[in-house]
Amino acid sequence: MNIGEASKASGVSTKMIRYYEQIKLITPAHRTESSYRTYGDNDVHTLQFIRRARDLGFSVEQMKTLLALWRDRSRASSDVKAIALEHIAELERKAAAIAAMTKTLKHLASHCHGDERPDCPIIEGFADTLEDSGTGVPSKFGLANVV
Amino acid sequence: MNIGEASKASGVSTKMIRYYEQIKLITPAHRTESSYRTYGDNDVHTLQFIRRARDLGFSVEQMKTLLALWRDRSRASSDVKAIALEHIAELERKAAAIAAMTKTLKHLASHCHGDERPDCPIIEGFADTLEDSGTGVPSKFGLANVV
DNA sequence: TATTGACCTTACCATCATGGGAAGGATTAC
DNA sequence: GTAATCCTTCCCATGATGGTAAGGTCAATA
Repeated sequence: MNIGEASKASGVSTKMIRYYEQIKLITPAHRTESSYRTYGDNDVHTLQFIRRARDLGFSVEQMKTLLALWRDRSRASSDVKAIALEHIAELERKAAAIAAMTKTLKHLASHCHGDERPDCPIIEGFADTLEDSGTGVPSKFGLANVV
Repeated sequence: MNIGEASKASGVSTKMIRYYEQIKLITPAHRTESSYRTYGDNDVHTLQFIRRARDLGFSVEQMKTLLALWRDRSRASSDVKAIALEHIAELERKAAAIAAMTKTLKHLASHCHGDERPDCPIIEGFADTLEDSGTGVPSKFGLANVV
């Protein structure tokens, strides 16, 4: 099948399929005489695998490892689990950062009248010192770059 | 003071200070005869404002608006609150997406032995069909692009 | 058969916020 | 006076994705 059909079947855009080939996440597709890429069921299966890993927030780099582990039938399940647990930890770190931001913002917003008057604790909070949101992230790193 | 001192005083890197000037988030700094940028207390105050807004996850575009509102003493507090609430909603959307990924991954990981044996429900879960994580996000959009 | 529309190809550019580094000039400290 | 530390601008890289343009291919239809 052509790249368009493979895209529909896998849920990965044609743009990304070509990109994944370019960065060697997937092996180069076979070509017809007129240079059209062609895909078989196996290829689509791989693309679906990638699609699902992406949906779970894995990076391309992690997916390279996961694909290698997928194809290696003799690898230990602990190898896979280690990557998953590491990724879970990263997701939880991001969640904590977002929760800290949300908490601070909600606190500020709750003290803002939200009417036509100009005084606003939100913007004053930006201009003055904000209380520690309690992530334990050293503030010199900020929070945004963690999300 | 020079850009280095302003950076230390505000917590914004010199790289970013120049960048913010370039994209017109801040007004061009005054220059010495030898083209060095110089900053006063007011400028540092603005940079601190930016730093705190960034730490709360606001985008540059949002910060442009926030800075304008900060300087406009006659604006309604509802204008500020609206931006804050919108941003809170976006943060909560991201948090939900991350929570959904975490939930799915933890579920898969909990069924993985994590030993030397090769069978692994995690990687099999990627290869086969994953159950709906329950975000209500149409799966054609994926989750990763939401985070 | 000729045309049309839907596909495919590559190549380049944009995003967003940030950092790295090079080449060269200015200032400061000793 | 020299060395170290600043500053300047300019260009490049990131990660994952989309857009667009210029051109080739294929299948169906008039």
